[in-house]
Amino acid sequence: MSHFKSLAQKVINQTQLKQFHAHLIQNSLHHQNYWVALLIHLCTRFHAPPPYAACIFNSALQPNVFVFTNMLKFHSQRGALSDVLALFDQMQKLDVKPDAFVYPLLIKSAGKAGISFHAHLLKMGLDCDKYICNVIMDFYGKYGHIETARKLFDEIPDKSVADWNSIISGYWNWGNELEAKTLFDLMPEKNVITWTAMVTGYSKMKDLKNARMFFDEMPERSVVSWNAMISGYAQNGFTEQALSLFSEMLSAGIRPDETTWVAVISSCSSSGDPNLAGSVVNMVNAKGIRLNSFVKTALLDMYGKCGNLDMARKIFDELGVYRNLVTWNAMIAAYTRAGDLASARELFYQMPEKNIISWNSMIAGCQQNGQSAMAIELFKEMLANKGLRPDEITMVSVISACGHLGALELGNWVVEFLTENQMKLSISGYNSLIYMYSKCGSMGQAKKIFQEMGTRDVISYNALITGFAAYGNGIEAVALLSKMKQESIEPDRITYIGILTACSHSGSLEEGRKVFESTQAPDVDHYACMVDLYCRVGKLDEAKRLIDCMPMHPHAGVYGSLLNASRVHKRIDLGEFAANKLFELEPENSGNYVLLSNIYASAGRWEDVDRIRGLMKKERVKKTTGWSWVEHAGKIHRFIVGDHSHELSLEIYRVLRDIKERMRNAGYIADKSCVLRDVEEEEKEEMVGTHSEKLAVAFAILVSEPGTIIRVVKNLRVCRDCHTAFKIISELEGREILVRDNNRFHCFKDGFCSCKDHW
DNA sequence: ATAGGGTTAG
Repeated sequence: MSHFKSLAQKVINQTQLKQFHAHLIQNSLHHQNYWVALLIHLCTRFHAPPPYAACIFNSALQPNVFVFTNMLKFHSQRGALSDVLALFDQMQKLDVKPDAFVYPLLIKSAGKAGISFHAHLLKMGLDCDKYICNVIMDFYGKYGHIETARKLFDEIPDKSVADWNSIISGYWNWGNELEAKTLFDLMPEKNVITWTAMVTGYSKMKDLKNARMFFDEMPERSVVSWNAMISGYAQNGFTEQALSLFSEMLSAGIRPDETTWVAVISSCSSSGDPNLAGSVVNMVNAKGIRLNSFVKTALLDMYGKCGNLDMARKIFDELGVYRNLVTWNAMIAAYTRAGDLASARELFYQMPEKNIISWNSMIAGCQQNGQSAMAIELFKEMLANKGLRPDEITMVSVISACGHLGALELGNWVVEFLTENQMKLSISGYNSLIYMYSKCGSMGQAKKIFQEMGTRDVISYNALITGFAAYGNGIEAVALLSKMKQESIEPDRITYIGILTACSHSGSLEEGRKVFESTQAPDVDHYACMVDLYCRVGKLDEAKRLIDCMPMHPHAGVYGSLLNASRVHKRIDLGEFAANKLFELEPENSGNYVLLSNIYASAGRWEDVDRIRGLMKKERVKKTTGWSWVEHAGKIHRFIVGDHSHELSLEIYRVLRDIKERMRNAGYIADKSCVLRDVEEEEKEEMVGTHSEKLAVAFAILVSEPGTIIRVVKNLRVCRDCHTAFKIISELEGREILVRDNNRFHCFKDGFCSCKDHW
């Protein structure tokens, strides 16, 4: 007997557990309740697979209350409520009387699923037991009503330290700092658990100062106390403090456990530093630490955040049945972060259950990878899925998706949804609204949200400034720059890009030059804005001079501005210079070849036009596909050049023919048919077909109410041809047409366009 | 036996 007992004590992992089990079978001891209970206890400690534990359980001939209790513990630790309840059922059927040891387990497991055993226990007269009473109170503090917990607490005649600790944790759970602190001060005797609960409580309130104060003042510390403080730092983004406290812990001679490693690993993940991650992995390997599923999931996440998808997936596959919801979510996030939406979606639809984080990861993942329409589809799918409510994080992604698509209708619906569901927004929520309205060209609404906000940050300002910049409203943008300085919010590089873009779009040379000179350490994008500004006001030689003295390598955007301006001002020399640079930097971009060829064409240099065309063929330049889209009745309708695939295609072309006819009648010369390119004309002039933005506008004319603003988004630059067409259409139709391209708005009204581009 | 620490989404 004592021989086996000492063997049992030496078991430290699953392999040794199996050896010990085999040893018992050899000696035919594996039917005895004592050993069965002990084996199940070891299964719990070493996270053995449930079928293995069940097999041990079933070898008991007549399981007694100890066997049942340990098996309940096993299932309870796994959080398998249905198994816990089934076992409790079996227990009653076999007439094994549950004792006071069983109930706390039941209450805890059921509590997580929101089931209360209180009534049942009252009936059994067990509510007087001090342990059961404590667990019931704890249950109410965690999952039910803290007031009920308090009532029970007040009725306890001689309160134990555990009772005090339960009620204090309960208050922290509900964020009631005041009551938690009051009870802490009233407590006659405190132990290490009380102090640790205070550290965790303050950490959860993001009050790391007080958390650390309690940590420093506690009379004794356990490994749990250290973990609480390190995790507190880790969860609030204080990576350095977490790691330095960890090394302090090591110097204090405290042995880190798995939870310590989870906190340390997650700290390194948020830093995203592969070197730091590597050194942690080395440490973990060197110490030969047993890795439970929490540690493995934390490692998975760390690899995902450092861009090592293969290692992340390897851990995911190895975890097998030990994967939980968090593991799945971490893996999905790793894929979306790497831009692999296909793999992310595959896992998303495979996972056994989803929570709000799963949905948010997927929705935000789509949005960040340019799949805004898919993000919105997923959001609708989520709403159809009863039982899960979106939260602010969901809404921020969806609102941003609306902004990206210019889907104002949908955006307004989302805002209504927020009010109806009484969802409170934080700064980032408001910021996403400003971004959305700015991207939809509703600067009035964007400004209104901005003004309604109690506190604003640099992102709020940037969103609004970028909006005004796209609109070409330099005055408002520059005014916001001084306003933010008044509010002592420090502008960042994005702010300056916005201001310079606004100056460029509004042609404010002097203002822009002043802003550029005041920019601290301007980077390549700031130079690009300034070059663009010189180009737009026609000072091409100054633009070239600025390019020549840039302290860094110019990117394609810089030469792009110059090339475009060279075409407008018919400067062959600068056009050739810019185009040659661009052919090196982005040889696949067809637009550059077309622009240069147009410059030659306008100068009548036809042999050069042919040369460029030949170059395009030789370089096998792909045509850049530009999409245009327009929102109608909650749907996004997409068009590509020469598109005939839309269900209303015939009517769309009829609208265009109709407009063309009216143009002729109104005396416009429909040269090259700026509204419609017929199939015959396409063939004749080697054209691909009618521009996508014209199709989108025609669709909008067809389906929307007369007099309403037409909003179209184009993912490339709006060309001169369309520009002319939309001016005329706005006059003929008596409608406002708002086209958003790459980075700016063209607002057509009564035959004019708001933007000051020269063509 | 009851009370304290853990991984995921913006």
